[in-house]
Amino acid sequence: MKDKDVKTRMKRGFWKPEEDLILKNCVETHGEGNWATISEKSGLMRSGKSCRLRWKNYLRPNIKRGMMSEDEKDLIIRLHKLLGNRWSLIAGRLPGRTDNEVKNFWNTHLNNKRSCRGKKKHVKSKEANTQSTQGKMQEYPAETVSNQEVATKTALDSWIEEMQDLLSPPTMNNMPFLEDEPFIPILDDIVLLEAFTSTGKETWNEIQPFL
DNA sequence: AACGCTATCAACCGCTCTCGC
DNA sequence: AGCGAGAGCGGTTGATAGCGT
Repeated sequence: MKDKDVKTRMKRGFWKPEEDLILKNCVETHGEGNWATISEKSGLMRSGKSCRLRWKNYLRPNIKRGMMSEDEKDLIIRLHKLLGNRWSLIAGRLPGRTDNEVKNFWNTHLNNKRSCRGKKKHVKSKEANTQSTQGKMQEYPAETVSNQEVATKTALDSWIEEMQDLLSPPTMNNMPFLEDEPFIPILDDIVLLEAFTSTGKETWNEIQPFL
């Protein structure tokens, strides 16, 4: 059968609870990753891609749903500053959050380009609202931030600054590939950093000797 | 109440990457 | 080394809930 035929026969659109249940059972039986097999054996008439997406974003254990906390928002903003649109990497630093969720959150809450989408004309009272939401990306209005949050942000700010310094040491200036992929060499360092901070080493001076 | 518009988010599409042959 | 298949990723679309007029 031609690929096109297979494609057109595949079911699309929103998943029903019973489909979720079937998919969950199939993943338990065949293992996560064998999406072609799961697609075929489940009888759901869903593509492997569709099964994978549904599992990864909604059915996987330990998925966290609902509103992003202030800390999560803050982390997304800062990691985006560091990593760009590397949604899977950013999501990897947010336990229970998926790349799709992070991406959607960024596009709807934090990305000011998003507001230009569509055929907009009428910009009325909602504009102020929209702009205040977009403003989160740029700054933190003092009146909405507690002392504890300020302390956290300050610590994160210095962490980010330290990481950014790492991106441009003089010895790296002659490495052209870093202009396109400036973060790759330090991704493992980020992982290490998280490991250290989880064991109580929280300041840059404590961590730096190990890097 | 009805309509129009916006915001949100689940899902799809197409491209790239990885791996086995 | 080259090719094909499958998996993964980021960008985009489309449905719809909710709000304002």
